[in-house]
Amino acid sequence: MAQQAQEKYEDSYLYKIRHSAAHVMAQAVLEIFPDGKPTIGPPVENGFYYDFDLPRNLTPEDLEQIEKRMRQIVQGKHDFKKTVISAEEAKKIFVDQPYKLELIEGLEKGGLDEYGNPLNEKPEISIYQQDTFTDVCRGPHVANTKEIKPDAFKLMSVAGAYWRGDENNKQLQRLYGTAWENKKQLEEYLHQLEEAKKRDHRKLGKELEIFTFDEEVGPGLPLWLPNGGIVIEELERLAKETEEQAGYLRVKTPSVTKEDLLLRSGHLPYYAESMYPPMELEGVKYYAKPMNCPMHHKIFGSKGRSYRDLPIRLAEYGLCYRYEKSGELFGLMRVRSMQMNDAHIYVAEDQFEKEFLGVTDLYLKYFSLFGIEKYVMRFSKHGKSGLGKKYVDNERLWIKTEEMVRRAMINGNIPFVEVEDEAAFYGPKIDVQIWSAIGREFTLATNQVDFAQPARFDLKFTNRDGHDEMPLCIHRAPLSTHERMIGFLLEHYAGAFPVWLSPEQARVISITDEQNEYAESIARELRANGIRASADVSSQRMNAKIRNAQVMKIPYMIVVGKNEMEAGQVSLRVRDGSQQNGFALGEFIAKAKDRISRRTAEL
RNA sequence: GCCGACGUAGCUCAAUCGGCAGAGCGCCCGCCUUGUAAGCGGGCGGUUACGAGUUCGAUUCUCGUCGUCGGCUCCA
Repeated sequence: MAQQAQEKYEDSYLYKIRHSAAHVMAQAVLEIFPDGKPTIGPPVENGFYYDFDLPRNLTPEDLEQIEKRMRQIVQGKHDFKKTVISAEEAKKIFVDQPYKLELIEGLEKGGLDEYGNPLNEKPEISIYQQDTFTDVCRGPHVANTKEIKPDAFKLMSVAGAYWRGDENNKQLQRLYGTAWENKKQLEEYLHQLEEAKKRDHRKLGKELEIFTFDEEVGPGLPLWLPNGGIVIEELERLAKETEEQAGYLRVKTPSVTKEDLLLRSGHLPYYAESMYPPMELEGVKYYAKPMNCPMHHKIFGSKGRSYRDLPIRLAEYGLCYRYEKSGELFGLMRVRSMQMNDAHIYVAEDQFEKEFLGVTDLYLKYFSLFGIEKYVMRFSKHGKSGLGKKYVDNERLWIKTEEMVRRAMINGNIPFVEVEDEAAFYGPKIDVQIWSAIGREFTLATNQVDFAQPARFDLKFTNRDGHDEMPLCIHRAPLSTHERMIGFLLEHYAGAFPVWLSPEQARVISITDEQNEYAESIARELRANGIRASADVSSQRMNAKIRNAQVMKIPYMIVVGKNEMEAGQVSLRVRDGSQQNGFALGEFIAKAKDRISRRTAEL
């Protein structure tokens, strides 16, 4: 999570500790499995891992034993010794270590790093030794194992991981650990993990009755409960208002489509494996639609278009279905049915930059609305080796459109990072990476250029000279999908939504039965004013009613007892625990309506 | 899909060595009439995910299926 600012992680002391802890772990593992083959073991965020090829699978008991042995090793106070050697010498040392030999060859010949990625220059080969363990490694390490405190590291989990990240390669066993400078830091980190669990959207979604999954319905197919339905409605209202002002037009398209459409769009050959299999009707194959774009292209093409009509912005909260592999599903973040905040913008080439930046503006507006402060714009480009496979085979247009995106981002003064080989098959894109409050990173908004589909669909408009011209298409989804967005918002707000998004905005609480009718009448008046409210007239004590409302994170509690009823007033308790007595109802209504209409996080 | 762990009431969890499946919350009924985070009593609620196997006997051991979780891979 939080690394010290400024200093690069690779240069930090913590990095050395973790890197060294990985070597100590490898020593411990190889003592238990002398025939095991070590591969690589780098530091990662918050810790380190080491991948092994072992004769059997590790058990939780093994982890305990390994951790115990690691404590003994570090307390042996062994120096880390670095030696620079030639490739020949290295190969002799690691003669019976196939993975190490492959690494050495990579370093020697191609200049490949430990992940198999190309390096700029041919690196020197060095080995590090501590106690009985020797590893090919560029370092750096701490000077002595005593710097790894026996009470400041912990083995976390074991998982499968493919050699060099390629699922066609052998699956190795990856052992994850966390390591810190001292015991206090470790405890803080473990505490942070506990806190993070409380904000997990899966837990909050259940507690706040936002969504549920049912085995019988199917994995990755969320059922939105009434409270979730409200959040969805509010997000759609936000999108609709925003898009109306930005000149978008709303369309609606069906959930299934003939095979022909997806063949034409080019999706089928690329993504057949991650789509629901087809259903056959009257000899024709139909698919659940995995995205909306082909249908929007059809709408664009449904009549003649003039340059005067452009840009044309077609928006739809379309429900799409994708067959995500079972192991990839994750709460609401990765699902098989999703409602996308989708739109396709058709532009002439000279309109591209303005429209592209217009979309980026939209993100930034939304980010500020949701208080998202940390984000990174990732400019994803094609990879040359994927042309004709992962990517449409037209290098000239790739280079051209990538330059257009780069120029737009620079002219728009928007910071971004360039990433090779992560584009969509039809063009370069900007993905926005953000971090939830529990430090989970994922991609929300996306903004993609498409030069391929307009050609495949033969899209055209009549230009100023009376000739046909092909538009470019911008795919965009600033609010991502309802699923991912709401999952994110749950974590981000820890379930305490701003008033406008709260499923229940106010709960009226009567102190005794005498006030039940008064409470009901207040709730009715609130609802008449567009505030989502209910009255709790159950037989519970006031304290219990308040607790229930707090647990559901309802922003406003209107408490009414004898005094309030006689004075025709209310007592306001806010979710943050503050309270104000002798409130006129009209005053509260004005306050709530103000918060709602401004969509502010303020209570 | 792959590796590993897990699956007990609506929810959160317990159940010794293989020996009658339990608690709190929620829900229903009753009592209490209450002043800013849980008032009291009673009741209902279970094919221990599903299916086989071992056993006199399986929540417990074995196998398979389904689902969830931690990762890997993937994400138009």
